[in-house]
Amino acid sequence: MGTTKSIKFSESQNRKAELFKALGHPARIAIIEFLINQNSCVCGDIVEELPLSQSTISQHLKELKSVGIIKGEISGVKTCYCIDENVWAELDDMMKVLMSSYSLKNKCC
Amino acid sequence: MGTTKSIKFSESQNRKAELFKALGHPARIAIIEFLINQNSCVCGDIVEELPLSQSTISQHLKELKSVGIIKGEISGVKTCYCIDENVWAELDDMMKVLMSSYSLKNKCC
DNA sequence: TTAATTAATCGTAGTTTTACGATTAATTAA
DNA sequence: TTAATTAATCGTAAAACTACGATTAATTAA
Repeated sequence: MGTTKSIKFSESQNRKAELFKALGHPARIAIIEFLINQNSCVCGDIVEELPLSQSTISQHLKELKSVGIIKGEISGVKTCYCIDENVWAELDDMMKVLMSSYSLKNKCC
Repeated sequence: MGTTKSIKFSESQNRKAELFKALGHPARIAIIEFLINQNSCVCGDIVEELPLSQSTISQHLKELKSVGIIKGEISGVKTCYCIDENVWAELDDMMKVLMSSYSLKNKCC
């Protein structure tokens, strides 16, 4: 009600949300798991594997790339996608901090 | 085209995506951080703290609750929200498994 | 009882997401 | 050069998300 709120969303909160959001779709989880578990990082192989069209998968790849979780490298007529180790480490750290900041003493119901 | 794809999104992939998606908004990150860092779990205090209307925050709380991350308990005229320790543990475990399944040997670009 | 407080829900407008087929651009092969 | 392959982009329809004010329901206080 017209009262000035004491916080705005911080950069850190926005970054966390952005990373989580990028992971918030089963197709993108499937892409990440594919990149981790398969030997391939070729775009066409991902398209082959997932039950979605090429253009849709391309869109999902773009979204993962835009937040930095994966990076792509054109190699001839094909494109290779890999997890970005630095952003992966950022995500790992972010989760560790978030997870460990909760303790059962916060529990009130 | 018309080829049967070899995987569908698994339950596990859908659950991961659902949890990440719920965390994929700065307001919901702010809510979680509030519940962790403040002594309060009262709905009204969250509304007081965030730069969004009461109805919008109620919507965000509902979304976090629907995937199980938080739980609510009505106490008189107020409602108390807390992180659900079991789902928090599920999330923690999920992240540990996902994070550790990646190693630099996956790196190809 | 009546009034006040709290939070959920309703209705809705505007935006974003997701999906697809079609097209385009770039590279490689014939 | 021409044809084939690969993946990005365009255009678009349908669905989901986000935000808000208004209303409702439930409880507590007067």
